[in-house]
Amino acid sequence: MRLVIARCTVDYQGRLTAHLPEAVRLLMVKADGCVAVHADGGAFKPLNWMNAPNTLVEYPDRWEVTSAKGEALLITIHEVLSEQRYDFGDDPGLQKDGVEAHLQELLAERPWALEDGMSLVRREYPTSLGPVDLLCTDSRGRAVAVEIKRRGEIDGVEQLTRYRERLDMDSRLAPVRAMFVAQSIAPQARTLAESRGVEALEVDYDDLRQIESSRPRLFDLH
Amino acid sequence: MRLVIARCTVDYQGRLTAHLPEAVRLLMVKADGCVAVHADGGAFKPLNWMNAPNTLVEYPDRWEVTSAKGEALLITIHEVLSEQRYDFGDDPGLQKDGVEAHLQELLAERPWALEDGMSLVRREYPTSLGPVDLLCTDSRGRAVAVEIKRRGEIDGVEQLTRYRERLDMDSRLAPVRAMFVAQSIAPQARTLAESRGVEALEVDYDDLRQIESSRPRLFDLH
DNA sequence: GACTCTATCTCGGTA
DNA sequence: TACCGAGGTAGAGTC
Repeated sequence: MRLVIARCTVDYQGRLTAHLPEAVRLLMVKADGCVAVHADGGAFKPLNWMNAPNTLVEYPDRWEVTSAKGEALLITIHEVLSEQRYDFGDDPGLQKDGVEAHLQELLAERPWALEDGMSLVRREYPTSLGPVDLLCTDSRGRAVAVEIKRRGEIDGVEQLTRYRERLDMDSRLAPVRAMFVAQSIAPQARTLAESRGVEALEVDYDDLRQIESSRPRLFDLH
Repeated sequence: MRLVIARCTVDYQGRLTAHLPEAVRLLMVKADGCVAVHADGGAFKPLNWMNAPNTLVEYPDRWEVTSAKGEALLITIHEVLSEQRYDFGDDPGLQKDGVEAHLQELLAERPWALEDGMSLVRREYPTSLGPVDLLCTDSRGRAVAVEIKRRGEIDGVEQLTRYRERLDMDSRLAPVRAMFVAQSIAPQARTLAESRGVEALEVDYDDLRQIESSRPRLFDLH
């Protein structure tokens, strides 16, 4: 990690064209070679950056960072105010919990939590417009397309409607039920779901974990 | 700007739950109060962060950053390796060029680039669901709703479909044609467009600039 | 404040 | 590699 504080001017040409007038900024060069130009505000996003892999060529008065894709970042350095290097070593990386994937996993193992008698056909069931999160069958053997979101918004209902449309083209599945499942469902999404004949269901993440899984463990390790 | 290099452990609880095992990282605190935890790699995005406004309380062995929305970032500091503060002063901000707005501008001045005989009614034509990028009329006088993207994906087709639905409610405009225009259009977006009766058109930014504008200049400055 | 939409989106998974 | 979807999306603009 290399941290340089400098009065600089920055120009980027690549996916767009951007210019930064002269000011004091932080130049951050990470071990993987990526370069970021930070102002002292405006949240965590840098003003300008160049991802790895790239080539950084340093001159006394400027840095030229170029990538194979034809992007170029030119940092004109008017004055260096501070410079620092540090070796961090490897980072063990971020562990996340509570995202959509976990919710999908929980429901795939407990389809009866959605409705009595529900059973799983397949996770990520493919259609020509993308995969349905879960394809299930209800107690009467009717196909049910399930779309899972952390937060249920209008986009998700649109997505599920598209999938149902495609699945209904398959005579072995039609007519397909559609079930929109989320930890919380926005009022607008609920309204749209209703008008589309899509069932909307809120589930609680912690409650779900209490419900018996289809793969019970002898020793429930915590 | 405050830059601290420290061996630390990080826990975030809020929109999700995340944990970072002990390692050396950069802690960046900006003048607006936002806090970011950077590893020495992985592009410009921090591993963890907390946006302003928030409250940072420092103890000898840990930082507690909390927000009004109930998010909490706990940074346990095992060892401080370096600390630095610097006052940057104001930043004049970024100037951008070549984003979607420019593509829209180019097409608004050259609607015939979309189709022979096309003419512009209005940019950002309002509907109750948001503005349509361009409303045009074709050579037969039929209304055409145009949605412009840099990259055409499935969401954009949905967006345009919603607008057309609204515009079709206006008897002076109906039936409205829908035209999805982008520098590149994803296969799935094309599939959806087709099934929705939406025309899909790829345009080249540089070619467009070559086409005569409706506001020709006497002196074409470069 | 709520809603909408863009983004050099980033990032991860998958065919 | 390209494509596709999620994101603690963030951030800007509008109403």
